[in-house]
Amino acid sequence: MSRISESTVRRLSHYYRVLEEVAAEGKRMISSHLLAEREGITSAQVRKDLSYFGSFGRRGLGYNVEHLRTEIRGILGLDRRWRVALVGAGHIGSALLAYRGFADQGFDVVAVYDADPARIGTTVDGLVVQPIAELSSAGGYDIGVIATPLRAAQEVADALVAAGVRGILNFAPRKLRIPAELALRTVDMTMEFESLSFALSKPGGPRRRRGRE
Amino acid sequence: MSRISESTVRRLSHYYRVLEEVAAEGKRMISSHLLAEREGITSAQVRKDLSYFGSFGRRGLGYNVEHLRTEIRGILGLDRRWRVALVGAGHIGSALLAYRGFADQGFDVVAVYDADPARIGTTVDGLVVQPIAELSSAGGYDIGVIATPLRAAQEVADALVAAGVRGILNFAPRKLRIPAELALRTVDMTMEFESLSFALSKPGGPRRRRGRE
DNA sequence: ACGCCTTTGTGAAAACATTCACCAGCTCGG
DNA sequence: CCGAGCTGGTGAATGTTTTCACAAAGGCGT
Repeated sequence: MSRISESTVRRLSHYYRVLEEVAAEGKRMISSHLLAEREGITSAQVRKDLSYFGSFGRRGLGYNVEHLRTEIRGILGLDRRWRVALVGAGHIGSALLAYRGFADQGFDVVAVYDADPARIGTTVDGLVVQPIAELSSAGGYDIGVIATPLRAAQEVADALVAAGVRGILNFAPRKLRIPAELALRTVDMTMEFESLSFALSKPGGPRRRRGRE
Repeated sequence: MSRISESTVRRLSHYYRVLEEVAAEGKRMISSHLLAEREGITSAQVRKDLSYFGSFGRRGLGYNVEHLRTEIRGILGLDRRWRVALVGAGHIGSALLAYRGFADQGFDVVAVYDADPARIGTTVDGLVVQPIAELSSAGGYDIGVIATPLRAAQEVADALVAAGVRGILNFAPRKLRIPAELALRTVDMTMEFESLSFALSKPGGPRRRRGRE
């Protein structure tokens, strides 16, 4: 197994979601063609993506929904639970906490930190907000989520690294500097808006393209 | 000018952000190398991205910060204002409204809709929440933002299309079907978590790759 | 004016990702 | 058992994006 592209991983997430739907509909098998149709991609892409990890289908039949779901769950690492520390109990942080979908996928937010003295000690969604200085490796966190204002982001990232997280999900619109052995994903909503703005500004209007969408 | 890739547009957003910082620091000129350094990409990438739109630099000197900023603003369509309709006044919707950064870039949320009768008529960040049935082309919206629960997303998308928006920003983790002449961007936080999970599960730990990050 | 240093813009090459096209394996009906 | 009809896996071809590498252009000191 050489190197898996980020695009492939993102599509696996999508397949996983589709498989949940399909399972709920009571289907036992699904073909790469049907799986692709729901995503607006080609069936060859689906088969190629899956082939990086093994042979999960049966020729003439397609993929067993339950089996493929289990396989993808394993590939994505969703067959275990992840301890998540959330930093920033503002609007975005609260929204994340309130969304139960993450816990369903194995992501347990087990601690919340904030810099604002007014928020420390308050309870958000069952968790007591702690000062950022309390952040330490004692928490045993796998993943840190940065939902702070822009100016605090790098500092918080450093603190999370020091606390031993292995991955960071960053909602601040800034490039963070962290050691290469950590994983970093950034969700930049401003960028999404600007990407839309660009698409709408172009003469002739938007045309669907092949990138992530 | 052939076709601009989504990656290039996303990087332009980044450059724009960096230019703001650099301008605030009082610098007049910046080289592609310096611009690249802050993003963790190569200087050739920066020059190539910009070259799709023109020649904005001066050999031996680099780019004039103010000038390049103005150019990128024009390219991204940030030199005008966009009327945005927000659907869903829950956690994510409120978080978006509270974040003033969007208005700064020209995105004005001018109306809020929700399906929940309990929320209709309440005021969120100065806007009165209206029932989704009121959504119509009379609003003159350019962009619609979907911040509803998953199950309502497609229905809301249809309503936004009917109301004449030209672009949709979707926060629901589902593929939406909309006419090809509209632009669609999806922010799927579950996918970001899963992508992290995958990276952390791989034997040998994560290694920085060339994709988006 | 000249040489030296810096930096852009850009073809060409390399790396990477997607699609094509076809073989192989499976079911089903007869 | 055989043929028809699907469907997965995969090497090869195609398409796209990134990186390389270098000519051209500008500033500066002398």
